[in-house]
Amino acid sequence: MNAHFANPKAWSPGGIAFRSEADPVAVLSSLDKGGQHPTVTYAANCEIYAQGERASALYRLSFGTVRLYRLLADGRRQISAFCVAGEVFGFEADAEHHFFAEAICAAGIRVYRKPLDGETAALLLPVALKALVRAQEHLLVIGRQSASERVAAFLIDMMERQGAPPTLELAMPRSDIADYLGLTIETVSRTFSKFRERGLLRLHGARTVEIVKAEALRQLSK
Amino acid sequence: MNAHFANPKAWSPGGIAFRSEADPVAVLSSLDKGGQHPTVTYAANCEIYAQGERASALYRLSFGTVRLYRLLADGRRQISAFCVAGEVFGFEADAEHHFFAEAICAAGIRVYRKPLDGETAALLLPVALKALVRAQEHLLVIGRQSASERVAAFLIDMMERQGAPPTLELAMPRSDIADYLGLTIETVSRTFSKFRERGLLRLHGARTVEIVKAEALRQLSK
DNA sequence: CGCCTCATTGATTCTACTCAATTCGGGTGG
DNA sequence: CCACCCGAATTGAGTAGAATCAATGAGGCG
Repeated sequence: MNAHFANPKAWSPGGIAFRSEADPVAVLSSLDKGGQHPTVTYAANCEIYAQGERASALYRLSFGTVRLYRLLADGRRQISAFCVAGEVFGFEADAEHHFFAEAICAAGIRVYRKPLDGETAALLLPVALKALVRAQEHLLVIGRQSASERVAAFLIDMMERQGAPPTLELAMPRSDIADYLGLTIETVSRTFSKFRERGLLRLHGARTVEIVKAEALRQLSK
Repeated sequence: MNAHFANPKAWSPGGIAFRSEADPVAVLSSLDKGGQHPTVTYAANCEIYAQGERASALYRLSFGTVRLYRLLADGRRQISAFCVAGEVFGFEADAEHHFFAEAICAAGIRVYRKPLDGETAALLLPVALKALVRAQEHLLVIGRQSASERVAAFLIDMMERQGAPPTLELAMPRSDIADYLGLTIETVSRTFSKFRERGLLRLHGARTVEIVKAEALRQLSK
């Protein structure tokens, strides 16, 4: 897709940084080269891999939504990311998965079991760096923002990742939002209600959110 | 140093994952190849780079400690990581720095301004993946653990990164610990005091911590 | 020695959590 | 088509834990 990536020099014509957007499609192409790869369909709440399992594949989401999370011994859960169509996940720093991955709703996933060659590894770097920036930004949200700010940040993020439509389909239940934001489901629910009362959004069913005042939400989340 | 890295195939002899530890020394060697690179000494609290600046170098810490952080508009701060000697930082997903980097105490830093070639990029991937795992683990601490658990996790982490000595020198003030853990300095201080009263540690000056019951702290942090 | 910053401790407030009771909405079967 | 069911979501009341505000204490440096 993005020919820019075919030539490693194109990454950093003048500096150390990668000018291009992290491009999972390029990684896909690289992985696809010379072989077929299965597309697996997972039903809602199916586990894709578990913490501690041997990491032996990369995954690219064709459709659906996936949650990546970690657990404490007593069951407390932190969702570190939601993956949507087009995104690549499953890369790890060593031979083991450090997280759980589960389909939130029905999801089509292409699985790449080939060993990682140097070229693909290099293509993967921008994807990993993008994930790193995301995780670090999420740290700021969770570490330093109030419940309202967190929920606003979540809604804005989801909106932008879906191409900023006026009405937004959330694939995940409140419990996932809560575990993503470091809150409880009650606090998430109350915050949605507060936003509704303030006219910032309308709810058409619990998971269909019409964003009425995106700018106000964006301001809140900063 | 680590010849393992000289051959890209060695990364993943059988699977998709990187078997080796992320090895900044290998990255350093790769960067060093065919050129001199300046070592700069920064005084305490000096800025190394700022958010929004053009990312044009990689940095490797020879000695000292560095904080990487992000700010909200009103000044709230989240420290996403502390870097110690040997670690590489400053890689970004695009042409801009997304974070601030500051020396906490006097720090020697080797700066690599060379454009990133494919080989170095590939070597950098394990380092980036390690940073990603760290950030995601930190999300769990901040999102789902109590103040005591967070401080315990911080102490155990610092201890292990310094080679698990009985007495631990903290380079950073309470305000940095607080901004790293998503707490206030008062809460951090009270938690240290509580641990002292419980006999888990002794304080020899505010930044010198003798870990008395490491196992109890480790248990707390899980 | 004295100053200034950093750290500790105390009193109080407030946000988000916990526990509990409804209500809503999507799916199923009569 | 409607009634019912069940999990998910909402709402309410009370509480706990960390933040805030304020005062005091300790260490390092000129």
